Amino acid sequence: MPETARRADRPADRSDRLSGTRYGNRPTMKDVAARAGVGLKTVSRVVNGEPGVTPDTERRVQEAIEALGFRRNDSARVLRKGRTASIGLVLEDLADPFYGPLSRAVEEVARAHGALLINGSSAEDPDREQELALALCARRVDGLVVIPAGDDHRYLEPEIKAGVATVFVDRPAGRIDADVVLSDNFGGARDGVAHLIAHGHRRIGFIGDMPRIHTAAERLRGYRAAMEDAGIPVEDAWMSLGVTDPERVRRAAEAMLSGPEPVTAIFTGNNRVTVTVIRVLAEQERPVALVGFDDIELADLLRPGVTVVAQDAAALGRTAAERLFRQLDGTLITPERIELPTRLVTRGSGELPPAG
Amino acid sequence: MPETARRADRPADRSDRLSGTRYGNRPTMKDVAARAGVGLKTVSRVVNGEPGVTPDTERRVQEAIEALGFRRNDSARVLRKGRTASIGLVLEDLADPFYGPLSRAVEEVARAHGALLINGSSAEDPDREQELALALCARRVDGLVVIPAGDDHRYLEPEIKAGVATVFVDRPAGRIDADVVLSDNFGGARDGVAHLIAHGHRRIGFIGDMPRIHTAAERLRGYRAAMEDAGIPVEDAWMSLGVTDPERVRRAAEAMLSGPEPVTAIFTGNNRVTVTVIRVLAEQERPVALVGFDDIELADLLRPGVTVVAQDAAALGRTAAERLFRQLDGTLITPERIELPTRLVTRGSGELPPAG
DNA sequence: CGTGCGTATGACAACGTTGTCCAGGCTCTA
DNA sequence: TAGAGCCTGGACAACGTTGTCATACGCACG
Repeated sequence: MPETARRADRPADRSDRLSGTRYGNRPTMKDVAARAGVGLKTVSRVVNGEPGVTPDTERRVQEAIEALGFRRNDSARVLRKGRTASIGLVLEDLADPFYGPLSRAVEEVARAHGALLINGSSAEDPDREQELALALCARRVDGLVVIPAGDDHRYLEPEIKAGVATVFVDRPAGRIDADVVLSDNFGGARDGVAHLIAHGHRRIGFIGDMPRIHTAAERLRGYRAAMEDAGIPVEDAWMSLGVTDPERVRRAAEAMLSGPEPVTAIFTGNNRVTVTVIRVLAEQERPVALVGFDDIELADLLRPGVTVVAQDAAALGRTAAERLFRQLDGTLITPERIELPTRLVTRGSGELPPAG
Repeated sequence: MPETARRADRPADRSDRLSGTRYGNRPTMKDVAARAGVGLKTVSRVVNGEPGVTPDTERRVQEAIEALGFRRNDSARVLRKGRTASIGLVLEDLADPFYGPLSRAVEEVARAHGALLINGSSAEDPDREQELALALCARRVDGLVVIPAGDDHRYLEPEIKAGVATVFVDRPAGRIDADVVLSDNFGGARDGVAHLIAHGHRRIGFIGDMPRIHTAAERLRGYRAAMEDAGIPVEDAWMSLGVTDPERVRRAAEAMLSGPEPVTAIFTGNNRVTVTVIRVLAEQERPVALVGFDDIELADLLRPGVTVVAQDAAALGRTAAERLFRQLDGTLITPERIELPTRLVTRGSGELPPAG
């Protein structure tokens, strides 16, 4: 028999299969076993480095593996073993620079635990977040790191009960009890605004996202707290909420800066808003102070440098991932809420005195 | 009650599930079938929306699914069907802002095709790239988008032969024939340098990565070509290759800018280098022109604005992913090399006249 | 020489899903 | 009313791997 039959079984119905959707007929352990003249289980032992195989047998098996280009099918393995050694990451937008380091940190930890990372973006859409998270669960990821877009995560209850480790990052989970890793949004914003007040500002604007987003609400709360601590009543005209697209941020900023009593400083609620406001301020004649939440690249090179309340995105990701694996170890049981501190980075824009 | 079979055919173990935190013991179609009082295959039909199920039966099945919190096990499905509806992305560094949009674009296309994206970073390490790519193949991803770190990809030959669709992005594959999507690194760099020459510069520095990296080599080639076209002999002191960490880039730039005949302009080979050089130039007394490869955020807000040769990262990712799925469709057969054009974005720094 | 023991190997049954195929029960027509 | 067709629904065998258990062998010992 010169023809080394790929699969001795029934070659006929394999090639006749109408749905040509199979992987291009890959060799299996059975094929390797046949070629090496050993049993199926022996191949499995060699592939997994289990003991109890003669060096000579092992060599024959290795040769067969090499010759056939065999690669273990992890789907079958997962089915049999129950664990996938992969974790899922549901994030909001891969292109947002804030999530790059976070995502990378999660991957780093996953890798250290021998796990792969499967991820996808929710694009800030709660339905899509759910769809994605459940798809990952259907893949039987061992755990899930979620940056929530929605505010109701009860849909994950059966999964968590079934043993899927789950950690929420950046924003808390909605209506379920779960591990959460956050930045100290409230404290960070309060400190940032207090910094402006300390430099003599009283009329301070706030531009941020919709308060239904937890981080946005917390930062707004921090703003209010700082103002109240200083005994400054906040006027409605100083606040713009739920505005993130550049054009509307621009209009909001310009509105605050015009009129008889314009603000002398602005606190921005996230990196995208900050960038737009920088553009607006660059066009203003008199200097306006600025403190932004989230660090932005090159902030130190602008004139003036941009003072920010910086989050440690990598630490968020790392902490979350580590908690995830501790859940999987069984080391962790009680859900906790962890808040990581923020850091005020002064670069000039936040230290400008009030003008006008 | 003695511990008998883990999963009795009775729906009795439902209560067990509710009370105890049984690990990884999820309900299966069999459980759903038992609870709904129907056959296994009927559940499968309902779950997959196949026709041939009475509305009444369907309702019963749905109720059982709901009650048990059943979620189809895609590992088993994959094993049976042969396709995983997932693709792998091997990139270099998730935290590099250049890869954010690229990665996002790939995910977008994957999503449009109903596929999940599994990814990981090679951290510029060829061994890690291989390890990662093969791990993804073991997961039986349908296809692979690879941003190469190494320059020998023969290890993927068995996989490609077995039907794993493969596309390389940003850098070409090494020693195998495969689809490649690149930016026009040569042309872009040549145009960028020519732009500086057109503004009167003759002593132009080049700071880039190691020439063993394809993109770096091409950009260097573009630099040389532009100089040669203008009849300017390049001096060794003008070139710094293989330098990317900030400290050494800084020293390289400072070296070029000192001495009796300093360069009057610098062309930088990638975004990380550009950022560092901007910092150095900000400290210089006389203005030095700068054109950088890769766009950087806020480049327009600096004084002067930074002129760059911009790549369309999203287009790279999109094109690659689309080719991947066309390979999977069977629409594509012959490997091709696609080069996407770059775009010179003038913002000021590249239009400075020579000083000194 | 029989017994016991340890070691290498293989047979076989899961894992949870889907494709195939067949069995009833129904409707429709001649 | 019988036969032909349709619609439902279910039994069963894969898919490729790993855990369990049995076998065959070599060897030392009584």
